[in-house]
Amino acid sequence: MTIYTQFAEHVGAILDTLAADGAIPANLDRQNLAVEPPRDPAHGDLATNAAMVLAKPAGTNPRALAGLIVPKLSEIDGVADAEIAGPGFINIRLDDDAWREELRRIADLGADYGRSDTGAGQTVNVEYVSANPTGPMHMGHVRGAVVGDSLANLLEYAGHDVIREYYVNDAGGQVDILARSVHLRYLEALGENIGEIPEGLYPGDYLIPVGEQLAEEFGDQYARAHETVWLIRFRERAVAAMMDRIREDLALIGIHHDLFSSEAELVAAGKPQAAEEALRDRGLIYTGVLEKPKGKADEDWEPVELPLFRSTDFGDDQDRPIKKSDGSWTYFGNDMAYHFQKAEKADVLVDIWGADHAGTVKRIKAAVEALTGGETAFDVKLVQMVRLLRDGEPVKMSKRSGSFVTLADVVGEVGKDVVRFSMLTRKADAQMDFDFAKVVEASKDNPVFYVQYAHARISSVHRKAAAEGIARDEAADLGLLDGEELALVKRAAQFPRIVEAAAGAYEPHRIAFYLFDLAAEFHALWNRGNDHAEKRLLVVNDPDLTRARLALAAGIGQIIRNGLAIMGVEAVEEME
RNA sequence: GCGCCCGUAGCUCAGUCGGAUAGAGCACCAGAUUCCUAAUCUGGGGGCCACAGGUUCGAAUCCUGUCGGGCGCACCA
Repeated sequence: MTIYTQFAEHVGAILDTLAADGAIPANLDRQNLAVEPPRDPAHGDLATNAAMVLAKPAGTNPRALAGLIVPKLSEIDGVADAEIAGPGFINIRLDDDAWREELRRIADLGADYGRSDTGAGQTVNVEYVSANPTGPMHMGHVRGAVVGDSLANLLEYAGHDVIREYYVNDAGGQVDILARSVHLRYLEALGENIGEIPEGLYPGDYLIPVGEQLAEEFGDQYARAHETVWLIRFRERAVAAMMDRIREDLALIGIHHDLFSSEAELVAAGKPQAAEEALRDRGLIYTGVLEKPKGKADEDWEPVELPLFRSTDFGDDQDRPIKKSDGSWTYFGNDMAYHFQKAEKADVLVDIWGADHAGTVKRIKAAVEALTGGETAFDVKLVQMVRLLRDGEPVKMSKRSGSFVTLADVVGEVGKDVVRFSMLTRKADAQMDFDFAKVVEASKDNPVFYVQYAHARISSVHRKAAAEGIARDEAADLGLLDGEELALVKRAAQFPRIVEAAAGAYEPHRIAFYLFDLAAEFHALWNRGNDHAEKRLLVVNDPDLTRARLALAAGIGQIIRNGLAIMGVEAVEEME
């Protein structure tokens, strides 16, 4: 419960009273009613549009309706004053003591300040990363990984039960290629000269140890054998090795999934058939021929009859095949079954995908809607590409040659926290640059630094105060805090609201932007001390004042830690 | 040809289920400061929120269209 939801309830109660008195009609639609911080703090602490939204349906004008609400708001405990403004806004100003009380709440609730129950125990499945198990994590995967993991944290913080899931694509043609690539490395480990890795196989060195392991385990028994003999076994071993590697890589940025779901197991368990049956029952599968693609080179195209899902019934521009002409399942065929499976255990599904898969969103949404009868909420969050730069120059990445920038390299260079924070400094669907030089720069235009620095300053002032014999004290007289200091408390008090809004929109980046604003305001307060020594947080000859300011600083530090925890970033005690 | 995402200050970007005078950083201009709570600070200029219609008490935000950019478009994954 935030201050804003509290007052939303107050306003609701007032409207109930007015309705009961016959002053306004009962059952007015309060959908668009909001209690928010006004954009301009000069307007007060809280503002509501209640009178403007309800005036028309109530058959009156906004200012008149506001005139009925305002006196009742003024009576509420902690309200310093309420007034009608502009076209009919009601601005509410709280007593300073209400904000001092909020600062105490931050201290009392600690890591739980900002936690919300809006999720109401609803189970959300967040599927993210799901990189093909054919190699180590590289930078192309990182943004989706961080956005997904932070979103999972955020949703948990907002009261949801969260399942963090990774879909292992171990059934398609690319894992056969992996198996063949590993077989070659296996031969190499047995002492054969394999020469150049042929076009079409994975050339990366990371497969060498996998080949060695297999050579050690099986000797040369598969060296001359036909592919049909070893392919399945090699595929399993290779995928397992890659998944171990991927898990290690993810651990480097603090990511641990609850569940790894195998596409191969899904198929083996007959899930795609089950999904197909469910759709057939609804008449949503038919055999048909796809149209010739337009605007593309199509020399190889020939008409083929395939079982198609009527995704056009759900807004897709084309029906989609669920099986290939050889009878095996398409990626989509498996994927719809996979989402069906996820829906068994969750009320809400969220997928984090790279923007290059945007074209397939509609079909999978169509499938989920069809399979769950619209019962399961489902959203796909698209994450745009990251352009890697070094001092402004693009870093070339080519998966084909095997020379891509790995996650492990980048974490080794700039650290986990910088990687995670940086990935949240843009909204997910906007393209972003990641410049190795800029993300570690110690200056104000680097939000990673700026937020960490604020926390370090807070830690530092507590250390220095302790050295002066002034300890943090819960009984500090917060009455000594001035208006500028209370303004910072007001900013801090918005954190719970930011959490709820960010969780509702699936936008973890909002936490990062909020922390930057909070840090900036804290730094500004700190900087007052440059010109006026008596405005420093630590005033040695005034222990009472210092204790009040330490309490304020501690509250800000707590908010920063809570926000960074959602982002999966450690708060530092001092800068290096 | 079609679909998705995007278009906000010179640049990089925020912008709360539609709300009051559209914000931040960089850059620019003018001051402050040689301090160690300066890993700078204060102030200022700078906007047809791509364009045109529509919805409404109110639109950067929602709808339609146009223009511009990015991504994608067979049974690949």
